[in-house]
Amino acid sequence: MEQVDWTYFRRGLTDWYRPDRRPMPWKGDRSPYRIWLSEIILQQTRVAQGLPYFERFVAAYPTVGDLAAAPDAEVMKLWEGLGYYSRARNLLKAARVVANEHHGRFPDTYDGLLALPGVGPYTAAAIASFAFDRPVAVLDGNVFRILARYAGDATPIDTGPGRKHFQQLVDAALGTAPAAAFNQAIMDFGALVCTPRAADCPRCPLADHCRARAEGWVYELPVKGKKAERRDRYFHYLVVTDAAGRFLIHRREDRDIWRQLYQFPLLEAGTLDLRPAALMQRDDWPDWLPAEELEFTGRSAPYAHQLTHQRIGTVFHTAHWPEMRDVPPAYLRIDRWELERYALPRVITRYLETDRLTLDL
DNA sequence: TAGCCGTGGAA
DNA sequence: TTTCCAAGGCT
Repeated sequence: MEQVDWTYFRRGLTDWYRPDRRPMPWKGDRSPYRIWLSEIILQQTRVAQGLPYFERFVAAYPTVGDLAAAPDAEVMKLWEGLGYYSRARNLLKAARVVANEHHGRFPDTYDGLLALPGVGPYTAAAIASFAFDRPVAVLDGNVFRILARYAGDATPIDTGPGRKHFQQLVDAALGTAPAAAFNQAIMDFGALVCTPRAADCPRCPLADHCRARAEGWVYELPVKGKKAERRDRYFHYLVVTDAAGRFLIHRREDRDIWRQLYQFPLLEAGTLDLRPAALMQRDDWPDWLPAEELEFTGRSAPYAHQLTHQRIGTVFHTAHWPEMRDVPPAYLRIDRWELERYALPRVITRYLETDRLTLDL
């Protein structure tokens, strides 16, 4: 088998690239803070989904020092709805490291950046090249796909050795080219031409040397192993209000989804088909919640919430507890309008927005 | 290392 | 309806 022609690859990509093909507010920006912020927001996230969040964060926190000084809950609220909330927690941690341990300046090397919480190999390479012109190539989902196809390489991308292999390929592809432009070009190319499902091979400048194209493997590449099993879970939220119409919420702290987000009292069961009478008899019914003082008033239609590896069916049971007392300190009693100030999982904000048809009790 | 962590859009 | 997956990182 003949050698892969990286010179052709590099030139084709460079000639194809035009910054304005895919305009983004942070493109061409040299500010490490804004580049870092955009890269964290865009991890596993589409540009269209992340863009409004970027605008809001920059407006709320113009500098890394502003962000570092922000309260945790405020940052979580601003991140609400974007998912992968560990990114928000690490964002704040990293901002405080930069502000307090680096005098407000971002590290200007790959290794220095890599040491920040939430900054992995991809993000470190992105910031190092875009902000500091360091000669490092990014390896993201686009790069895996493009290289696997161009080289006709069926090495699985989701293993340690696989990542190492593709890192070597992208290093060879970059060569001594200017890294910032190369990295921007290869990611734009992956988003606009060499796309996962409908690649624009007829207009691809690399098609003549693309092995996947020649061998009819475009959509078999890249190769991924193990597809995750999906787990089904069933959540029953107790939407309890007192005589003044105040709600009971608490913050999730477990090693589970939605850590540091707020929710109503929750019972997790093996089915969605449970009435209040059945819920009250369960072992995990909160002992501080006196069933005899509660008046259940409604049950929402089920909400289906799809996560990457979990499917969560959710029902909201509304109940009155006129004289709330002896509530554990972890629980807050808040007015309806105050609810807006807390970061909530999407399934709960959807419930609050739609409050869909109530089923029979 | 493998499993886990959200959400929304497209097909 | 289901599946895939999008500028990944942590444990």
